[in-house]
Amino acid sequence: MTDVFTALAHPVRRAVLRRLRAGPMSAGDLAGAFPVSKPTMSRHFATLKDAGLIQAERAGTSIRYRLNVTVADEALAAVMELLGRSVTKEEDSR
Amino acid sequence: MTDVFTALAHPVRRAVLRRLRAGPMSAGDLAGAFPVSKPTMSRHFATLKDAGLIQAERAGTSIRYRLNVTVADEALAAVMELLGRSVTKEEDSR
DNA sequence: ACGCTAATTAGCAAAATAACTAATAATTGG
DNA sequence: CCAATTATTAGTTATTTTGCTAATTAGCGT
Repeated sequence: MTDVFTALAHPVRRAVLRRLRAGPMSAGDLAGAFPVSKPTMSRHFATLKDAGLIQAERAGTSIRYRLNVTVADEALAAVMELLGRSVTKEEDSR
Repeated sequence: MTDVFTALAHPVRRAVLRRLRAGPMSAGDLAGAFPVSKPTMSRHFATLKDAGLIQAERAGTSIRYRLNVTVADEALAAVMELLGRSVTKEEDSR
């Protein structure tokens, strides 16, 4: 189980998360958007998945990744607490 | 300029930030709170300082570190945006 | 200036991370 | 079943990170 913070430490992985905010995306399409090899991207996906930040789902021959909103929420809460903000559970986004 | 996310990736550095939320603290006292050598702690401080997350101020023979609230805010905003929250500038902590 | 305390920098070894190419698994279509 | 496509795992290499001990710098009090 990779640490969420470790997963957030790499710029490519953060960019993947930003892409996935717009909706699920296949591993191939996602990989095509970055100037690194597919195996390298595959490992980045594994790190993100291991941290629980994304979820994988097979769709035919390809695999779709989606942002795991639950863990993303927890990660955000962790950072807020770390940096000294109170985490108000209600009226989240306003 | 070390990346803020890189600085957040190590558990000891995160613990240092949590401690500093309570107020400034000397390098020595801070180092004494963790089971690693002082030189190692000194490097962690340098990483945090390099990322702009903490500030150093000499106080006689010792050095006091304090949380840099400004950058901490920016870091939090970055994470919020990364994970898909809108960053509302007003009514910050409520 | 000298000694004492506090902290950092130097220098080194071990471990983790990131990247590549080549090889392997999974699935669909003919 | 075979071939094509998609993605991952294997295996290797280079770089970065972490942590130690030893040495150095900085300030204070005498």
